Amino acid sequence: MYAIGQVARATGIKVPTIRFYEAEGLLPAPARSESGRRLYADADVSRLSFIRHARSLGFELDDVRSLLDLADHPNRPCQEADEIARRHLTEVELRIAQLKALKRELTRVVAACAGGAAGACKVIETLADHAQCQSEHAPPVRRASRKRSKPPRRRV
Amino acid sequence: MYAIGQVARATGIKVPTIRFYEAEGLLPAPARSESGRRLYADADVSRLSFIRHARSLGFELDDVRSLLDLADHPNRPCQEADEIARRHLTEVELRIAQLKALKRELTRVVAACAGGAAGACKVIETLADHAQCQSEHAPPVRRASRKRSKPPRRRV
DNA sequence: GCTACATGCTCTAGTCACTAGAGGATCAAG
DNA sequence: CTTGATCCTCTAGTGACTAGAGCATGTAGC
Repeated sequence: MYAIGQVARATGIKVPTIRFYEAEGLLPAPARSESGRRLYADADVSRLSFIRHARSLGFELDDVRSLLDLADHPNRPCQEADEIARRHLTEVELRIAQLKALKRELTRVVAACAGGAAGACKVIETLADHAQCQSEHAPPVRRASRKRSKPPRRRV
Repeated sequence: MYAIGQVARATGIKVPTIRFYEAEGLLPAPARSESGRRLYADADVSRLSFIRHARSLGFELDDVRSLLDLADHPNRPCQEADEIARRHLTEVELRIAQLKALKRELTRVVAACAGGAAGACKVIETLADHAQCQSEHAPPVRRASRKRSKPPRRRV
């Protein structure tokens, strides 16, 4: 059995984040020592590694939740996992395309700067006049609002 | 003079967002009608368009603040604007590179799915075992924490 | 046993850039 | 005079954590 700090070092997930995942219901509440400290088993470490890996691939916590659920039920068809991954891939591709458009526009803006006073600055000027843009650029990162209910944080 | 709804339609910025920008100090507090409604001048509309354009190029509000400040002082050297834009461009390029690595890994994961049960699912399996990855992938979007003080919201 | 210091606990609040909604006042058109 | 749109302020919610307060417990060296 490992203390939370050991698990944090083993998985690369910070201590408060591990507690956060527990509160979110991604990780079962672990055993406790007599004094109330969390005690983790190897399965918990594996589960946290899974979460970290999925997060590092950019999956949102709701997706991670679903993927964990599938990993917990090996008999279920893996279609859902496949769909989640494909959908995510599509989003990543879209985001890349948006950022490339953004990069083109920014490159143009930056290249136009001759280094004079702000009054004659092409950067400022371009921002003031959208009509100068060659293309529509990408909106800022905006996450879709989640309507999905998530389990209320347990405060026990 | 325009009502806030007219300005919203003219700029494409939603009404609550305009009020939010005012509270953030990006937009000066406008004149008010006798009944207390906001009344905007053409300069306000231009300023909001500037903000929207900068935001659509992915600049953060603190950057927008600085850029507006420069636009307000045309004598100042435009070096700062140039630096902000270049820094932002670098960040965008980095993000693109990260997302491309992510896309490669996700494509590999998705291609491996043969459509069986979750227990044999390559998607799940890959997530459980980071060692299967060909490369390190991108971390999720994480904004740098801002230490910069921002003017307190005025509640007048 | 004593003293540091690390580590653990819970809880609250902050991040960013908005968005949603409550609960009420005012305006313009018919 | 009514209806519906628009406006006002204020609070709270979003995602995925992070920071910190204030306190309890564990461990290593003396």
